[in-house]
Amino acid sequence: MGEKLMKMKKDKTIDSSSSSSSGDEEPAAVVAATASVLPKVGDKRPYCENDDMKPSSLRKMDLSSSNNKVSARSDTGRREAEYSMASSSSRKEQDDQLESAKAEMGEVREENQRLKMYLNRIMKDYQELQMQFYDIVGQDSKKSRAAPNNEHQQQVEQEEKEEPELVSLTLGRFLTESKRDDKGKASGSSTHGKEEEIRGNEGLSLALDYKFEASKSEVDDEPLPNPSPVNSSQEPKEEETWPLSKVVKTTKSGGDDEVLQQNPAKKARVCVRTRCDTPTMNDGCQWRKYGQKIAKGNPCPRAYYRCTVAPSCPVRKQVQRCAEDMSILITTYEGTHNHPLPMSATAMASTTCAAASMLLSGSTSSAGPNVPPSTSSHPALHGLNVYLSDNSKSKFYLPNTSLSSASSHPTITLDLTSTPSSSSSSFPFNRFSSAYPTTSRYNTSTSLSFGSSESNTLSWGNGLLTYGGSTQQQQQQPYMKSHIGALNINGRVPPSTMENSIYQSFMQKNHQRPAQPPLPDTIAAATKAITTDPNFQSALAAALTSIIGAGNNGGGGGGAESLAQKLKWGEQSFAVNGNGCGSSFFNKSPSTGSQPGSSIFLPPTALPFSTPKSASTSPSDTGNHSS
DNA sequence: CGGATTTGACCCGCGC
DNA sequence: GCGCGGGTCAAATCCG
Repeated sequence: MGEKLMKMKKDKTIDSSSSSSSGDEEPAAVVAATASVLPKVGDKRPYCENDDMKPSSLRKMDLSSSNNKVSARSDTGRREAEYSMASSSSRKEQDDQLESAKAEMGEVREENQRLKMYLNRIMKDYQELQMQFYDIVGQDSKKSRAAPNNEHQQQVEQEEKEEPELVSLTLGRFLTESKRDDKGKASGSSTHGKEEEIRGNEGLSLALDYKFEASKSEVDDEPLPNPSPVNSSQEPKEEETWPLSKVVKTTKSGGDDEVLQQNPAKKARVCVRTRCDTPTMNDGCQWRKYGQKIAKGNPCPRAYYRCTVAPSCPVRKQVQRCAEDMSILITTYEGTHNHPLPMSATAMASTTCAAASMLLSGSTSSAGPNVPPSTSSHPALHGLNVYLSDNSKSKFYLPNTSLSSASSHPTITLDLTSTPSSSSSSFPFNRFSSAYPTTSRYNTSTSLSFGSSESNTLSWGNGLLTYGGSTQQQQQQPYMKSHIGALNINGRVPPSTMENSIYQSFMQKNHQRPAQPPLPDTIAAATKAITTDPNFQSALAAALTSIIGAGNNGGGGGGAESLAQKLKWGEQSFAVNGNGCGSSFFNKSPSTGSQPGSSIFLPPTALPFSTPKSASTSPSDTGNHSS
């Protein structure tokens, strides 16, 4: 099917775009990579699927028939004349059809070319913007460097050079500043200045971490602790962030010891609160339960799971029902997958990864003492209630995060159980959110086929990465709504999706099509966001990340080829890290090109949240209900 | 029968 | 040092 799809895509790249101006009535349309979706799309777009198929089939017929004629003609001239006279009318008709088919194909090709051009321009624009942004950030960081260690400086600079596109880095940097100031005042020494510098790049740490994982895991298959830096130069940072001497002790020594891996530093944890009827949240990963305990203060037992996708994967999660509201499932993730993730697991991985990066970067704290954590502007978490609960130092500890009360782990909580904060209104694409009723958002009883072939759209709504195939689905899972359809790897760009997408903004901005009335507000907002809001880049990063995944999923053939090539540089990090962290998307500069080791597939397939049907994931957690 | 789950024991960190 | 609680281990058990 994939091949078939790729074939189709090649031809369809065009028609999807050509029709993009006429199909606004199909909101969530689907980008996708699946044949099952295509007919649906085609139905609504007369110029697409069905009509598009016509020409080729017609041509086939015509060609065969004309061949016959040729052979007939070669028999005898008389016969030929006879034949010609007898079938002249039908032949003419067929010729006409052939001509029209050819013409149509030509148009399609042109359209294809145009689309490719658009895509190229978009990519160029995006890269330029990133470069500009990075220049600014780079200058800023250089200024802020106080007597740095040469070695360190070199390393940091090198890292910056190598990863000029690191969105999360800049994010963290920006958002960490106030925190850094505090720390700088507290410490004051040059040594701390250095650490400060590192801290300044904390936003980076995640991606750097990934990068290291990428290279490292190629050498050995060691499990690597999550968002916490692997790079030894970054460890002091962690130590400073969470002054736990023992932690550093364990993480520093070579790392060839499994125990060290299993006993990593007080790693950042990402706690996800969702309303979920199922024992565990379906995050796409495979988990093995290795323990269960009654935690103090909660009658519901806490279950401990270990990732079993790879034997050495250090990732663990804890699952527990909320004491106050049993319908709320609290899932706490710890660690980073050191293996390629199943496609279905990337969504949650992206979200948690972004959260972890935010936590590590201290962006939440940077909001200021008067700003509630929920207003965090981290794009990946935008619209979520985010609680930072590092007990040791967090300014924003919120007691309502039940899991974090006794933990010395810095924990960030993504509260997906409440309405996204109004602050999301500032998000350039937040207009999506209004399209989805909040009343049905947690209807988990309706099983969503996020892993199915139909769910190939991903986009940003409320800043949350979402996978979903149809409007209905997205209505049911509004906390993960997005329409990645925008940048459709398949080359099929559902109109409405286009309009709602990030890329749509780009498209509109750069190449307004006459047939597609631009939305000035949207364009303005998008443009403004692109040029002024660094957060946007992270959002874009995550979106693109997911898009790439979609592309990989679909096989990335045909019309998607150019895109796949252009985006290829983002694959490696996913392939190795598997965590699907949006920030890692920018670990590779476009120039690095394809990495031989890339093997992933980061397709938006599954939504993390309860999908009982979904096979892969967490085994039934009977204990959670047995309280 | 093999893999997953259960569950009591054990280890470790932390606070007193 | 002791107790408490969180987290993990591993033998026993369950299940397909």
